[in-house]
Amino acid sequence: MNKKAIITSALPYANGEIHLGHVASTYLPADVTTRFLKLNGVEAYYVCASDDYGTPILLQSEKEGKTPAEYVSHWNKRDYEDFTAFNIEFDFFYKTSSPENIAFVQDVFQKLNDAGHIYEKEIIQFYCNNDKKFLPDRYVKGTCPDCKADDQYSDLCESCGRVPEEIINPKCSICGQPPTKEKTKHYFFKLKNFGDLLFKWLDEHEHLQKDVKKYVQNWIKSGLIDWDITRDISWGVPVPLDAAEGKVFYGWFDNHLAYISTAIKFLNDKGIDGKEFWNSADIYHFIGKDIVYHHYLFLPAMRLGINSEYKLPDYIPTRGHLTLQAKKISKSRNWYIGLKDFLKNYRADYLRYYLISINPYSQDDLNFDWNDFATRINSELIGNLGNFVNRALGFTKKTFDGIVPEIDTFDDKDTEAEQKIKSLATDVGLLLEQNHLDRALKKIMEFSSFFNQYFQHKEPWKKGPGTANCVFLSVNAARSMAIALFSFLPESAQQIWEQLGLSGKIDELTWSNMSELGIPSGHVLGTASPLFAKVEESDIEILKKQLGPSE
RNA sequence: AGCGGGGUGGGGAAGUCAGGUCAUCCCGGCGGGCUCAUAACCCGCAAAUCAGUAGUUCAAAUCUACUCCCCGCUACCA
Repeated sequence: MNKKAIITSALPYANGEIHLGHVASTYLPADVTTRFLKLNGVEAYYVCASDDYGTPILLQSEKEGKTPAEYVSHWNKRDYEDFTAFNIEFDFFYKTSSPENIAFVQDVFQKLNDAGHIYEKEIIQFYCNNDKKFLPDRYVKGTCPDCKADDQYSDLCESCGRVPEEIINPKCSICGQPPTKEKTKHYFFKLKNFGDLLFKWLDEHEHLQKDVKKYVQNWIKSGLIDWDITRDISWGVPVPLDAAEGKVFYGWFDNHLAYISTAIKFLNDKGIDGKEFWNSADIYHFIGKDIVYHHYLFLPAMRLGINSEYKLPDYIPTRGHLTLQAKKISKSRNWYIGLKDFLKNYRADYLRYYLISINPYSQDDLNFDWNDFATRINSELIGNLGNFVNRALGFTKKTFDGIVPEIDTFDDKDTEAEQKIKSLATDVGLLLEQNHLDRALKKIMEFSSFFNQYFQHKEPWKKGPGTANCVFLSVNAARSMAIALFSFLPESAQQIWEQLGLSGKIDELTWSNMSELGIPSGHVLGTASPLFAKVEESDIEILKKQLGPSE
């Protein structure tokens, strides 16, 4: 395992609140991974930033009578608060509109330009005389020439799925007026130059997901298109050329560069040589499958274009999208659940548990279902794990006055239990290293289930000769669970720790500590109380109506 | 339209890349046990020709071909 790592997750676009879909695919998996790496002694930093630029933000801020800067600063703050409430622990959360990023983006552009990867081209684009704006693809709607469906985007018909050659009856999607066509000069990035290199990079990179790789390679085979990287709007990183007055970079040119500029700023401020650290660390970019193109093509191509001055990513864990009650999440149709709203009803760990347990390491979509949520929390998290911890600690309190008893010779069952503890760090660790967070969590649940069985079979309440061993091992198992669980459910893990009467914070420990019998005979436990309250069916029914969308 | 991913007991999923050790896990149903624990937990039973057809193989949920359904992505979006 590399002893250094930089973890990033897709940048939240600063024009709306964080919802369950965002955290499920990106922020939560990245947070769990970072915590895991840190416990393993890796110098890992999790950095992120709000994505501040672009036309949608400009339009929305105008609508709300704010400057774009005020508008994005509001969302930057709010997003960070929501993440923090969910125990997503960034080492640094910054913004793409930072002076550091602007300078960095302009510098990268200069280097790409000097290396001959940029060219100018005059294009004809729709222009709205009413709004006084050039209208990029999505801002023009009309009738699809292929299937005649109305109200389709000029760059994609959602009805037949084709990319229209020329849309019929174009209309400005802001004001509805027909736009005119105007000439404008844009800058293009020669993505075509990088097809072979990208293909090879994908081929040779063992850590990249196979399913995604295949997908992207097919795209390369069918031919890459040079990429229009500028826009005629006022809100963005200015193109640093005299001839480019009034032009800014397209959001996807600048935003992923903030991974680098943000990390460097954070590291330099800490007194670490940021560039050197970046280039010697494992780089992780956690993303959702919708931005595969940007992270598997644009981003590596740009880094290759500046001679890999900053190394390419080692891992791009890509996950599917969350559906809500089996339907696509959509803010505009109000079919989504805001993170903040959710956390008003249930603590972070419930959601963390549920989202990880349904989230495989693949591009497959996953589904949030209220009843499934209730069932999993009640029967798995509470019935299995919460119950075990509570019965083990409660029993020790009741029978041994909270003092862990002296042990005798282990019988076969005891030895088996001891083995489970000893192999836990490896069993769970291997899965986490492979990014299988869901399976790793399941392993911990299996461990807990084993100990419920063990406890049952040993029947310590009958006060037979095996009682002391059973209590000793059960209490130690609870300790192991706390450490293993910490990356997933930090709050609950720490709670178990305190109930065990242990001092300090789990994040000061080492991963392998979980496989030690760390609680000696004679240790005095803390106060045991149930860790989790049940999810009530009646509440779920109410929430379904409230948070869930009304059609 | 192109590309990608799926169809596994009543419901939801894992297992498929590296074929046998596999039919597993959770919910639900039925029957028992226990009483330390949040009506929890433990043991057992019923229920699946692993979408269909053909093939490869000593051996297929797993590999190949075709067919039928479902879903997602297509360069704004986690």
